[in-house]
Amino acid sequence: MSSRVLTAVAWPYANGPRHIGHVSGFGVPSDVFSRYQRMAGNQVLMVSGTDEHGTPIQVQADAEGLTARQLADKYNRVIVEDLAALGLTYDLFTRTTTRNHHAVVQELFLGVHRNGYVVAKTAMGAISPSTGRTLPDRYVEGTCPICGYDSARGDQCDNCGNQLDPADLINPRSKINGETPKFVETEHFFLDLPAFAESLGSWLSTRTDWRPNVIKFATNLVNDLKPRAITRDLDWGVPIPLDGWRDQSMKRLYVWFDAVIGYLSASVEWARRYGQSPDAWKQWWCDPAATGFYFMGKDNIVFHSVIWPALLLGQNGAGDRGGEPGAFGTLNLPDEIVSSEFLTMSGSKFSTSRGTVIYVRDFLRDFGPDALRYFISAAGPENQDTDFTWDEFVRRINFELANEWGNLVNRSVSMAHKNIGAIPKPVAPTEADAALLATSKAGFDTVGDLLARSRFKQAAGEAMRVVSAANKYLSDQEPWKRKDDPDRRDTILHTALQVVQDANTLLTPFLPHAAQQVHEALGGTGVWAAQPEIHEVDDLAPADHRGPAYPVLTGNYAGEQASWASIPIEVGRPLRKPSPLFTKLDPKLGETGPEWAPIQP
RNA sequence: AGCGGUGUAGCUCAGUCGGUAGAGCAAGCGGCUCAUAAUCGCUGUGUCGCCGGUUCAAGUCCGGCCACCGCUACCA
Repeated sequence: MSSRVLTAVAWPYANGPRHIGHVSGFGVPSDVFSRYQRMAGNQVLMVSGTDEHGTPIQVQADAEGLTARQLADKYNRVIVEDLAALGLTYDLFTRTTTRNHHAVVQELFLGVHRNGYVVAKTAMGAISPSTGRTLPDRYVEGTCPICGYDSARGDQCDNCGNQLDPADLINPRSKINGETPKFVETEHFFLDLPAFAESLGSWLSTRTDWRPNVIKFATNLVNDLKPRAITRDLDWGVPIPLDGWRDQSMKRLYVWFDAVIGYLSASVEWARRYGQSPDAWKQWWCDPAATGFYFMGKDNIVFHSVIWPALLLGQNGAGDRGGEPGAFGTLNLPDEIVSSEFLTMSGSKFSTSRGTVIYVRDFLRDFGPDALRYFISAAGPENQDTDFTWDEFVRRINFELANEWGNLVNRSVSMAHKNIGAIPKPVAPTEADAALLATSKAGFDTVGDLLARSRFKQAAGEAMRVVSAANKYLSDQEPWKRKDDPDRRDTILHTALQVVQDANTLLTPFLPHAAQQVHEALGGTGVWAAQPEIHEVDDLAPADHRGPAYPVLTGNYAGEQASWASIPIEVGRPLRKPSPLFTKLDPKLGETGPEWAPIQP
C-alpha cells in the first residue's frame, strides 16, 4: 500500500555557509525520515532550496563587497555542495531567485489578493538614507526611552525587556553603518491574518498529533493575530505583480512571504524538470490523501504553523471570508510540523562572531557524513536544546559505530570469509538462532513506527539494540569453537550474517554511506542506498527571460535496492576479507577538539 | 515583560494511562579470544530543583517558588 509523502524541508538562508546546528534542525531529520518512507514503499517528494532574498543578504553582500546576486550565487553553491556531501536525498533542492519561483510566488499572491486577504496600508518605517532600503527593526539601535539603556534594539530593549517601537528610540542609529535612520510613511501590503482567526483555529484544533509545544505555540498566536506586512522597501526580492507596484524598484515581497511558497514552487519546478508531466506536483499538493511533513528548527514554527497555512487558506478561498480557489486549485495544508530544538555548544547558541561554530564543510572533511548523521539522530536536539561536545561525539563514534556496529560486521564477515569463503548454508537452526532472527525482524516494526513518527533518537536506539543482540549471540554461540561441527558453525554464521543484513537495513536511513559498504561486504552489488547528485541546469524560462544557470540537487532514488524488510541473504555468495567500516577517532579529540574548532578553556 | 522549555545516578539522558525509579557511559570483577585492544556477563549509587495540595498511591496531576535556557515575528 503506497502513499504519497511530501517532505518539505526548511530553506537554508544563503548569507553564509551552514553550520552543524542548521543541518541538525532541518537537514538530517528530514532525510532520515524520507529515506525511511521510500524504503517503506511510499512515493516521496522531498523539496527545498536556498532562501536568497531579504535584507540580511544585502547586508552580507555589502560586507563582502559583492552584489546580492553574487553573494547568493556563492553561498547557494556552497550549501548545495554541503547538503550533497551529507547525502540528503532531495528530489529537488533549488533556490528562490529562479524565474519559476518568482512566477509561482506572484501567482499565489494574486490568488490571496483576489480573495481579499491582502490589504494595502500606510505605516511608518525606518529607511536607510544612504540606500533607500527598509531598515528592519532589529537593525535599528538606540537609547531605550524607558530605562535609558544605550544599546536597545528597535523592537525590544535587552536591558529592561520592554517592547519598543523603533521611532521611540532616543538617538536611533543603524546597526549596519551607524547612520541615523529616517522614519517615513510608506505604503505596504499586509496579510490580513485576523481574517483567518476562525479557519486557522478550527484547523489547528484538528492537529491533535502535533508535538505539544508546536500546537500550544501556534494556538497562542492564533488567539492574537494582527495584520502582517508582506512587502518591503527593498530592491532585492520578488516584484509585486500588480499595476502601479510592478515597476517600483524599491517595493518587493517580504522574504518570508516568498520563502514559504518555495515548497510549492520547488514542487512545480520538480514536475517541470523531472516529473511525468508538468502537473505531477499536484499528486502531492491537491490530493487530500497525500500527507505533508514539514521539517525545521523551532524558530520557524510561527511561519509554518500560522503564516503558511493562512496563505494556503487564502489561496484556496477558505479563510473566514471565503473566496475561490486560485490558480493552484485547492492545496493541502501541512499534516505534520516536525520542529527541532537547538544544538548548542558550551551551553550557548552557535555564534559565528564568538567563534563557537562548527561548519558543515569542515566537519564532513574530517569525519564524513555518517558520523554527523548518526550523532544528530542519536543525540541531537529532538526534544530539547542539546549541547554538542567533542567528547560525546568521539564516544558515540568510537563505541557505538566502530566497536559495536562496525566490529559486528567485521567479525561476522571475517569468520565466514576465513572458514567458508562465502555466505554459509544454515543446516539445523536452533531456538537461539530463531530468537535472534525474531529480534531483528521485530525491529522493522519498532524502528519503522518510530521513524514514521519522527522519533529519531529512540529509533536509532532500537536499531542499535539489534546490533547488541547479535554481538551477544556470537559470544554465546562461539562459532570459533565449532571446528569439529562445521554444520553448526555454518548455521551460526549464516544467522549472524542475516542479522547483519537486517541491522544494516534498519540503520540505512541513518547511515546510508556505511550501509552501501555493508551491502558490498555481504557480497551485494549495485546501489543499496542512493545518493543525491548535483546537476547544473538552465533557468526554466524562454532564453531571453532566463536567469543564470545554477546547480540543483536531485537523484534517482527509485533505483536503490534498500527496502524496509528482512531480505534473505543468498547462500554461496562469495565473501572477501572485510575492511573496517568506521575509523576510530583519537580520544584526544574529545579533550581538545579539532584545530579548526578548538575547545576553549 | 509576555509565551514556552528544562531541572531525575559522577556524566549524557529515557521515563506512556499516577502503581516498588531506568538505559548508556565512566568505575570494579570475571569470561572469551572470531573481530577494529573488539565482545559477553556480573556489581552500585538517587531528598526525581524547593515548598505545599489532590490521592489509598505523585518523577508523573494542581498551585506557588528558585535556577538555567529559548522564542517574541529576517539566526535551523
